[in-house]
Amino acid sequence: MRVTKEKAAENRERIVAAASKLFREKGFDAVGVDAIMDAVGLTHGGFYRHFRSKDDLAAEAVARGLAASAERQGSRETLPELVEAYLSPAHRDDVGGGCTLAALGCDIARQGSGVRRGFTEYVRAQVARLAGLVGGKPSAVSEAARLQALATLSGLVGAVVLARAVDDPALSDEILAAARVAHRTGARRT
Amino acid sequence: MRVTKEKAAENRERIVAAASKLFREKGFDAVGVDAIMDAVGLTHGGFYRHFRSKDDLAAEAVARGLAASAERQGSRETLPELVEAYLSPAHRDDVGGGCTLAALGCDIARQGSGVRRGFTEYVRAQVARLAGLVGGKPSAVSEAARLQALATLSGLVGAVVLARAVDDPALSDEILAAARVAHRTGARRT
DNA sequence: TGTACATCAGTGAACGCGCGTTCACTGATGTAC
DNA sequence: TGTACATCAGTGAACGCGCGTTCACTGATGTAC
Repeated sequence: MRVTKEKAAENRERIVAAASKLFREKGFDAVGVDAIMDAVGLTHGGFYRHFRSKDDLAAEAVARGLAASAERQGSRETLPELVEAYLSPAHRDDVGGGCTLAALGCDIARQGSGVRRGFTEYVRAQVARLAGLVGGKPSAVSEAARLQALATLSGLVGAVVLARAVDDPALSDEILAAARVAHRTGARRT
Repeated sequence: MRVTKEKAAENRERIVAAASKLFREKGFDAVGVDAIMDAVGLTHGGFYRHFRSKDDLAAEAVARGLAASAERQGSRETLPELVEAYLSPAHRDDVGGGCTLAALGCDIARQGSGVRRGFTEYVRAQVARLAGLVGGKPSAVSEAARLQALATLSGLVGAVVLARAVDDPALSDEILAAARVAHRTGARRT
């Protein structure tokens, strides 16, 4: 039965949101169209009224996840605050709601150009923002600050990936703690 | 037709090696049993004379990949040498032959206990080795050296993951260079 | 405003395909005598 | 050593299943008059 245009638009949004969460949790290939539609409370046949293919949805879902991350990071005022939140056990344990880089980073290298382009833009934006937090005013971001921002981003993402992959909770906590120490106050490290 | 025991054992080895490479290149779900057997020059039916299931092979292939990495890292005498090799464009571009952490890190968190246990052991071993290189004598590895080793490992893995996921070769090179600087290899950028 | 019709979001069955796995079979290897 | 038989790695067809996608259909929404 037909639904109102507003309801249809809302359903589309919910499909993207559910897909974004499920893809991060289980990976692209492990989540089927029917699982996504089930999560939204619809049947799988209606999927193609909203998207041309599952790949189309994947590109949109990744973009959505990155936009959500960007917004979340944007609300962190200082570098220590951002680092602390990113390297928290809560973030490690929230795969479906957490950073897309950490959840799907390895898989993104294998995705199509649409997904990768959006991803690259996000990395660029995050690096610019981090460089601003690291190096002082955004208007005068030095090359050194930019390099440090890239290294910090790598360190954060790598720590969460490892902390999630490892089997032992104590080692996992230790990985996060080590990264917190290494990136504390941003300006210096050994 | 039957083959010699030696040939059968060799074929088994080649299946594991091919799977290890293909899984790293394309991910677990994207590589079928027939693709693996094709790569070895056999037909898919014979697969189950060697392995109980595809999952069994996956666990063994990951273990193999980690063992190869451990051996490779073990041949690096100093930390700068190790860092330089790990963060080289050559390593970034060799997904199938490169580090299993960087290629499958995100996926490993979603794998079974067999895969994850082997992975955890590998991380532990690498951290111990890195801590030795970082902190001086292996016999007196301080907690600080251990934390720094964990942070270095995170930084290396994260940098390669990001460098591979990003669409723009220049940004990719920059990510590797930034990580090299951050981890003090002393090497000049070219 | 009310009425008649067109639209289309959603349903659920069905399709084709590829996957992991099984199986009867082959024939060279391995072994018992 | 040679012969006869058993073993089993590898073959290729087949199975069941789940996936992405399609489609005829439903019926409430949207719209033209």
